[in-house]
Order: sequence, then structure tokens, then C-alpha cells
Amino acid sequence: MARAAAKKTPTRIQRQKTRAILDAALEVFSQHGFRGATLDQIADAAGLSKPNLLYYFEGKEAIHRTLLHRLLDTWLDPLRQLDPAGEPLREIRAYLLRKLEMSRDYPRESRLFANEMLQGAPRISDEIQGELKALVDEKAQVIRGWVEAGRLAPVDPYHLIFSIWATTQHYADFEVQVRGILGAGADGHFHDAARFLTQLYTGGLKPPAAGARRRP
Amino acid sequence: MARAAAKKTPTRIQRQKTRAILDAALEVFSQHGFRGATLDQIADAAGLSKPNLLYYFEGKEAIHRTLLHRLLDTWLDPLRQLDPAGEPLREIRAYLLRKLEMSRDYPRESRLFANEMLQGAPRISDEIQGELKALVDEKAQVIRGWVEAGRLAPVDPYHLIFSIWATTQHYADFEVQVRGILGAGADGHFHDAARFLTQLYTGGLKPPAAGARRRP
Amino acid sequence: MARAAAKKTPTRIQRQKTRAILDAALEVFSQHGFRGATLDQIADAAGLSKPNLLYYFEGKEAIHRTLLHRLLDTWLDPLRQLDPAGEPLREIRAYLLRKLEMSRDYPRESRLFANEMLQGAPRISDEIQGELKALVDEKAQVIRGWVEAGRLAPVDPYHLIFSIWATTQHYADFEVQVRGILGAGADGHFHDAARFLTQLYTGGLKPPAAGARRRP
Amino acid sequence: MARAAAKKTPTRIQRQKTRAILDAALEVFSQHGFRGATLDQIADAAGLSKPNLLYYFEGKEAIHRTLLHRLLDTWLDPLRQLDPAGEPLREIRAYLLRKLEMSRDYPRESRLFANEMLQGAPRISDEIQGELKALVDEKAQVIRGWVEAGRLAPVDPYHLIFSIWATTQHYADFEVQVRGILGAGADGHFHDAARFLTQLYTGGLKPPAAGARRRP
DNA sequence: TATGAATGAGAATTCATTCAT
DNA sequence: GATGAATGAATTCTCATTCAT
Repeated sequence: MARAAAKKTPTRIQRQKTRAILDAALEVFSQHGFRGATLDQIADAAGLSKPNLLYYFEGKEAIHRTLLHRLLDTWLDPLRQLDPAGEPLREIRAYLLRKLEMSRDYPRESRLFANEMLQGAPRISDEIQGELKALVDEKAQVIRGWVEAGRLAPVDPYHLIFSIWATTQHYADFEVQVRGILGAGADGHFHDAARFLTQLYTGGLKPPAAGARRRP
Repeated sequence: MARAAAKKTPTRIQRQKTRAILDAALEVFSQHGFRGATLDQIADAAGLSKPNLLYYFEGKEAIHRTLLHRLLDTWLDPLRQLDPAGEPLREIRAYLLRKLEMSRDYPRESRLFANEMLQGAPRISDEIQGELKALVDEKAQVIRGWVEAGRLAPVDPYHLIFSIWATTQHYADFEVQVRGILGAGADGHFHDAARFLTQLYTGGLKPPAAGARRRP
Repeated sequence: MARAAAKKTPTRIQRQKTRAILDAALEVFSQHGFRGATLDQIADAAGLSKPNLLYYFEGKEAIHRTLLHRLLDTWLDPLRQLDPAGEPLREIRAYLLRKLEMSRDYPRESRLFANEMLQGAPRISDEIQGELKALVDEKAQVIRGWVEAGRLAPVDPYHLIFSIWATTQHYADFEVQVRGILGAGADGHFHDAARFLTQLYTGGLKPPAAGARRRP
Repeated sequence: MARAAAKKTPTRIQRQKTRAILDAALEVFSQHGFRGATLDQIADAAGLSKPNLLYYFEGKEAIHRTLLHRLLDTWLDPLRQLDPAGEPLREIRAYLLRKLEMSRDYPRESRLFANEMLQGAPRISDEIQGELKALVDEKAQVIRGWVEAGRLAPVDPYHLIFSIWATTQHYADFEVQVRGILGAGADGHFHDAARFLTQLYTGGLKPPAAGARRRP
């Protein structure tokens, strides 16, 4: 096989082109979805010819798959950093803000991911039930531990995580709507969002006062 | 014009077929997105031949547009019901639950909408900046009023609304992920979600005690 | 067969609708050509439904054929009137003007005919080699007789007829061009055309002076 | 864009195929008109697959447009050569014969043009009112000058040009009719046509004898 | 590596015609 | 007679992929 992907040691030029392709593909896929994107658009955005693009990747599907897999790692990073040894509320607030920053700085990745989810994750369901689930399970345990220790309001850890994902990714995935309603201003709303969410989760997760908890 | 849609009073069969088409289209569009959906799929799902489908609608775009416009109205209903005269926390909780129910009962509509947003709302941006914005502005004013009256924690009303949208729609839009993580059980998680969200927003929005507020 | 065309005695309503259809078809066919015209357009222009239209005619082709055949008769009328007993130059001038009037008053018919010719007369070649040729042959003989009698310049009668057809029909068939060049004014140019053509043919066909002819 | 047409310097193969396509398209369009022609026919005639044909041209319309525009230039050439410094009658006769030759040698081009005119010139009306009109205006001035100098019978120059167009193009545009009437012989009739037209215009345009003109 | 050329498998849409009432 | 409904056969155009160099 002449495919670059099959080679053992990618040359520098290979890495460079691969990166250009993936970047272009991210742009196109995140905006138009898998079916809506065309190789022409990607090739154009990457600055190379279509056949040349297919020299580096097996096909449209392969590009998309590679993109999703590479993305997942970055995507889970904020959650990985949730420190079991940290102060619960602070840890959750920090996680929340890290996620919000990702939505601000990597909206295309967020949309790519959301697109895939909407379609029923046909190209990434394995990873969801594997790597992702494992990490979430692990961190849910941590949160549950905090709850049981009375350091956090008694909430369902899974739904807590879901809500953090939802509220933060919303600013990337529904950006048009957000801008349409707030006015087309710059990214100022991320600051307001951070304040609001901090407040919401701080208030919503603060453990009941010690006295109140022990008595019943 | 021979299009049935152009006629004045739709016959029974027209209404029936039109409904069948829109239902089929909702299924297909919500799963594959606009570009990913094909008329073949829609015609199949509706039990019609492709040309017959085009006898009722001008084209693919027209079906999608009709779907989106009809949806928007239903979509905004829960927010419309937010009663300025009601008790703030209760109103918001009720709104939240209505939205959550919609995500449970109409996940396809939610995904259709999310798909459109992700693509940058090319076919519905007018309505967003018009009807939708107007309603949100109005209700944001209501919430702001509550805040200023000290009946709600001092939060940004827009971001509050966004967060409610995000957290509730998440269960429809990211359903695969939710099920992948929680296990493929039935809709039981909606109950847990309702409890969690109620708790989160109740805690996060409760106004500071009167005494506490006045003193600083 | 339920076709109206098959009936023996057409009712008044049948004649009326048939006429409406043919008139509509003339409009549409002459503008868009056979293939370019659609039954929808014709039905619309005739003010009836497509199936109803097909109740009166077997199909698209039948309408077109009927139109062409009915047209041919009218079309040849000016030539038929060429009177062998008349004064040659006057007869030809009169014929010329009759044709020019037809181009002015029936441009759609002219274009329908031209369209058919351009396509190679697939639907009317029989009539051309039959009825039309017979009439032309007959009148060509008349003209030849005038020439031989020295009452007309010695011209080829067939090409004379062709040139009269060409110059007069041009104002109908190439109307856009004529108007584009002369300016979009009303039909005033027909008057100028009549003068020019009269002059051209009078000068071009006048027999040489008697003395000049006999001497060589 | 992957279209070959968009590239800067056409390769040899591009020029070759482009020419083949245009030639095939000329054949098909001139016979069936724009709507009547199909890409299948053109592709077949050009010996290409349909998608390959669309690799060279944006679409059906683009092929037709290209054809018309390239044609117009050739089409106007005979008129451009009308020499203001020449002897009037001789110039006009020469123009006439050049046009007649074009009808004999490029009948498809003539029919393509006629087809477009019949439809109302939807794809070339700009050029008609621009380039074509300008040239005609210019040459009409020349002819008018000749008339005023008494070197030509006092005729309307525009209608003179129209009549030359009409009479010469007739042999291409109404070829079936001409052949149907004269018999299906070879191009012999062009010779007769040339003689007839020469005679007609010579007689029709000869200026009145100097003496005759001055006296009244 | 790179690209000009080519194509098969769709996909949307049109349209003459037929069916059923 | 009339029409709403339906459809099969095109027809234009797109696009992922392959070929050849």
C-alpha cells in the first residue's frame, strides 16, 4: 500500500500536510456535518488537490474518524484534571471554567462532537462506551465520595457532569443563537457566562450547613 | 402551478399526506441533518414515491423549512408560559420541567433544531433574531424584575435561560452519550435529571436571606 | 375511446375549449419550442387542468401536430392568392405585403413554423413535400411564365419565393433582434420594412426595357 | 473548484476536449434547441461520459453560453469587412455572398443563433443590444453615407441589412424546407441563390441615373 | 508526491401521462 | 367532463473515489 498512513516513520512534510488536512477538515466538518462536507471543500481549505488529500487519508470517513479520535483525548482533558484530593466546590468550579474555556477556544471541536452525537454517534460509539464512560465513572465516584462525606450537596454525580457539559458546550454549539439573542458582540458573553455558571453551581452544590445535616 | 401546497383549501388526503411527510421528514432530518437526509429516505418513511412527495412540497428545502417553522412555535411554548405573576422559583422550576418533558417527548424536534443551530442556522436565522429574540427579551425582563425585587438571586437572566435550554435539551441532543454512560435503560434517567436540575436551580437561584441582603 | 377528438359532432363547449387549448399552445410552443414547452404551461394558459387538457387531445405531440396542420393552411393563403392573371410586379408586391402583414399580425404562428423548420421539420415534413411543394411549384410556374413573357426580370422563381418568405418572416422570427437594433419602439418598423421591401423587389424584378431585351 | 475551466493555462487535452464538446454541443443544440438538447446527447456525440463533460463545463447552460458567445464573433465578421472606402454596390454584393457562404458552410451556427432569437434571446440579449447593435449602427451609417452621396438607391440601411441577413440565413435555417421544395439535391441551390440574390440587390439598389436624379 | 482526467453511484427535480373518482 | 392524486422515465448535476502519469 502506498498510503502514507501505512508508513512507519512519517516525514516532517507528511506530518505537516496531515495536520493541514485535519485542520481544514475540522473547519468543514464542524460547519456542515459529515454528509454536508465535501472533499473538495476540505482539499481547498487545506490547499491541496483532492487526489493528494486522498494520498494521506484513505477517504472521507478516515479523515473524520481520525479527527474524532484525536479530539476525544483533548476533550476529556478538563475532566481528567478533576482532582480527588482537591476541595470539592473549588474543583468543580475549576472544571466548569476549563470546559467553558474550551468552548470559547475550540468551538469547532465542540460542534464536530455535537454533530456526531446528534447523528447517534455512528462513528464513535465504541469510544463513548469505553474510554469516555470509564473516565466518567471514575470521576462520578470521586464526586459521590464528596457527597457522602458531606462536602457537597447530595446530587447525582452523573447528571452533574452532564449539566456541566451541556451548559458550557452550549456556547459553542448554539453560538448563532446566543449571538442572535445577545447581539453580535464579541466574546464578552463568555465572561458573563462564567460568572453566572459559577454562581449557579456554587449555590446549587454548596453542602447544607453541618448542623443541619447531622440532626435528622 | 400543480403543487398541492398552492391550493387554497387542503383536502383531507392532502392534510393526511402532508402530515405523514412531515413526520417522516422529522425522523430523517433530525437523524441525518439536512444534507445527510435524502428524499428517498423521507419518501420511504412516509410510504410515498419520490415524485408524489414532491407533489406536496416544492422540494427538499421546503419540507425542511416547513418543519422548522412549525417546530419553533411549539418550541417556545414552555417559555411563553412563564408567568410574571407567579412565584419566581416555582415558575422557573416549572419552566425547567416543561422543557425537560419536551426533550423526553420530542427528542427529534430538539435534534432538528440543534442540527440547524450547529450549521449556523442558515434556514432559520431570521426567526431567531425576530420572534425568538423578542420572547426571550420579554421573559428576561420578567426575571430581571424578580431579581431586582430580591425574589431571586442576582443572576444574569439571559444566561439563566441559556442554561435551562442547555441542560434540558442535552438529554435529547446527546441522548446516545447519556445512554452510553448511564446504560441503555429506559427513560428512567429523566426522573433523576429532573431531581438534579430542580435541586441545582433551587439552590443556585434562591435569593439570599432578606437580612443578609440588607446588611452589607 | 373517450377522447373528444374521436367524437363525431363536437359540441359547442368542445370547440370552445379546443380553441382555447390551441391558442394557449401556440403561445407556449412558439416561445419555448416543442421540447421547451410543458403541458403545465399550456394548461395554465388555457385555464384548465392538465388531465382535462388531455381529455381533448391525445397528448403533447397531438396538440403540436394539430397546431401545425391548421397553421399551414393559413400560412399558404397569401401565396394562393397570387393571381396568374394579374400584373406581375403588382402581384408580387401584393404578395409581399400580405406576408409582411402576417408576420406583424401572427408572429407566434411564424415562430412556431420556424421552430419546426429549425428542428428539421420532424412533425411536418410530409406536408412540406406534399401540399406546400405542390403550391410552390404551381406558383413558380406562374412566375416563370411571367419571366418568359418578358414581364419580369429573368429570376429564378423558387429563390424569389424563398427570399420573400425570408425577408417578411424575419420580422416575426427575429423580432428581438430587430427591436434590439432599432430600439424597442412599437410596430412602426413594419411600415419602413414595407417601403424598403417594395423598393427592393420593384427595382430587382422590373423587366429590362422592351427595346433592350429584343436587340441582342 | 475542480472545474478544468477555472484553471489558468489549459492543457492540450483540455483544449482538445473542450473543442470536441463544443462541436458536439453545436450539433445537438442547433438541432434540438436548448431545452430539447440533453447532456446525454452531447456527451455521446463528444465521445465522453456525462460527468466528464461536466468536468470541463459548469453545466448545460455554460456550454450553450460559451457556444453563443464564440459564435457571435464569427457571425459578425462578414459585416465587419464591409469597407466604407469600397464601391457601394460591389461591397454589398460581396457582403451578401460572404453571408451566403457562411450559411452554406456553417448552417449549424446559423440555426443555433436562430433558435436563440426565436426564444427571445434569453441568453444573449445583452450582446445584441451591445456589440451587435454597435456594429450595425456603424455600418448603417456607412450605407447611409453612400445613399446620400447618390451612390446607392435611397433605401433604409437597417432594413437593407435585415433583408440580407434574412435571405442568406434562410438557406441554413429553413434548409429542410428548401430541400423539400427544390428536391434533396446537393448544395447546388446555393449557386442559384447567389445568382438570384445578386440580381435582386443589384437591381434594387442601383442608384437612379445621375440625370434622372437631378432633374425633378 | 502530486495532479489532471475520468467515472459510477447517487440525488434532486421535472414532466408527460395515467388513475380514480 | 373535470380534477386531485400518483408515477415512471428521464434529466441535470454532485461527489467520493480511481486512474494514469
